[in-house]
Amino acid sequence: MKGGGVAEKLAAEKQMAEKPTGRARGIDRVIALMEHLHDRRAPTRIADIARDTGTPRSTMYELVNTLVEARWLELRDGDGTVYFGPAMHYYGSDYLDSVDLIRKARVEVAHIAELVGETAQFCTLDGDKYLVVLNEPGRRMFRISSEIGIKVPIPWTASGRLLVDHMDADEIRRFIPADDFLLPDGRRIAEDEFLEDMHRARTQGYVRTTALVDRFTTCLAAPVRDPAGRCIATICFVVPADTTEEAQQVMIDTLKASAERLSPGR
Amino acid sequence: MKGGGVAEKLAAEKQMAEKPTGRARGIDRVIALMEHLHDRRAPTRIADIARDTGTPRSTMYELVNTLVEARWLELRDGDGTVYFGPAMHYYGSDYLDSVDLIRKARVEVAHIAELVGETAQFCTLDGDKYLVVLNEPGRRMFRISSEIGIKVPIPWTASGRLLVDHMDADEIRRFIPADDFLLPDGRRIAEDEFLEDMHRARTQGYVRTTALVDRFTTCLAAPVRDPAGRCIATICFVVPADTTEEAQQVMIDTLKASAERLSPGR
DNA sequence: ACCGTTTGTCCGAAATATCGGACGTCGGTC
DNA sequence: GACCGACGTCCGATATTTCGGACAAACGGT
Repeated sequence: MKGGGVAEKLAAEKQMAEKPTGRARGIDRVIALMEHLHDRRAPTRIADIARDTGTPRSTMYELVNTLVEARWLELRDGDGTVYFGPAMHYYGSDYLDSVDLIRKARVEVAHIAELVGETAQFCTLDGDKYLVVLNEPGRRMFRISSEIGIKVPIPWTASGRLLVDHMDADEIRRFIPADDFLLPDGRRIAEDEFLEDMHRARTQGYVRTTALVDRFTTCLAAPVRDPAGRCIATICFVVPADTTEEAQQVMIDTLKASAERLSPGR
Repeated sequence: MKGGGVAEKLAAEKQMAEKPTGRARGIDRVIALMEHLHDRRAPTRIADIARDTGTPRSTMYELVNTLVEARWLELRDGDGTVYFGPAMHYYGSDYLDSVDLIRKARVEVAHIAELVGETAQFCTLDGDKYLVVLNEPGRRMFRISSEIGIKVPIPWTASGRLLVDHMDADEIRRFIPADDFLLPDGRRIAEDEFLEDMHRARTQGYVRTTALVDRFTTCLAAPVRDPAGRCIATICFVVPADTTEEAQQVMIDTLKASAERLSPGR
């Protein structure tokens, strides 16, 4: 995977920008380490992490030992790789339970995923990127690995069209980086097409996209709105593109009902 | 809450044991901070965390700022309290997805919780304590807060009777601290009673306990076994004690089927 | 069996992160 | 309006942690 190269470059830049000297605090090293594991999304050898984050090898070994002891990390497979440990799960669960909307969304997402049997998600914005917060795989396990916490350009997603629907054309142009309209396969999404999607979505109360980031996938999304009517999150299904129109209509109704229940102050 | 006093004492002891001097690495301070938040399980003021973990105030402010920037922590309520941030959720999800058994268990737990409408859990041992790894609240939201990652004495739980069922009486006496047979309300569980529960559980393939840690709660649990037949985890329901015997039988069958599907190598 | 590569540990030096304490603010109380 | 306690920031000194490099062991390809 060539992603490592990008991460490496970024880490090097960051290091340059923040600290002219190579020396850094342990805690900053640890943060870089965890972010790197999250980007790679796979057990990784300690020496590789050290290289890719620009951390001295001896320092990385020292830190990893400390973190393994605290169960923040786990040694995997006996082949010298490390990955996240159970403590992260405990702390993450505490976070989920502490945020009212997310706690409610968990119930909804689990419910509709089970009901319909397809993968359901709960998504928000993080800065100018789209983010999956909750992911409940459907029965068919259509997409295997979760993409929780991975930032994605807004135009690549159905939900993105809802999450910015309080902005006018100008605001959106300023808000979304121009490059984000470029799909992974090289196609470019026309801005007025995006705006049109957005307006239709607002009147219809849901949005559907097909073959956007993935040729065989359709996304259906409904908006969770705050009392002022602003879309603060979405709940959505990720389904095969050849799903019947009838089935999709059922899903849309399901999503609308769930989104309504999640919208605060109603 | 008097829990703070205990935590404080423990932190002080740990500090004494490890470092005669008050000085410590940032990473160790951070670990103590996160563990403290997990124990308290509530947004906490920075000064309180500093006091309870034995960390100098100025150091704690410095660290919290760093962690907030990394989204490991979040400032809450505008009243100067901090709690876990979204990054913990992302890393925790990566952990769940990386462990085969847990990934499968998530599907099962979600499925049976939805099917039956009651709270379902997936549990293991951590050292000589019982631990809830997954918790899916049922429709009635019987118990509100999750107890994920909280260690509980083995004898207090239904699952505990399964998780040690490969040991003989002597091994168990050595393994489980004597104090752990003392329930929160002061009653003591007789050892032979515990052993009897355990044997009955093994022949029946499930275990039921009522009013153990909580007067109005019944727990139903079934064992997940490795190819050697050893119980490596349990899947269970937490239900009101007045649930009809008929309904409980349905749940037991559900649990057994799920546990069987989760047992590796079949 | 040989040799180049990688892994994990250890050590001393010195750059620096932690610490203690002082300081200004803010809010509530008498 | 004066007092008190808590909050958050800032600063200089020094105890400590990071870092680089050396080393032995394990690995793996030829």
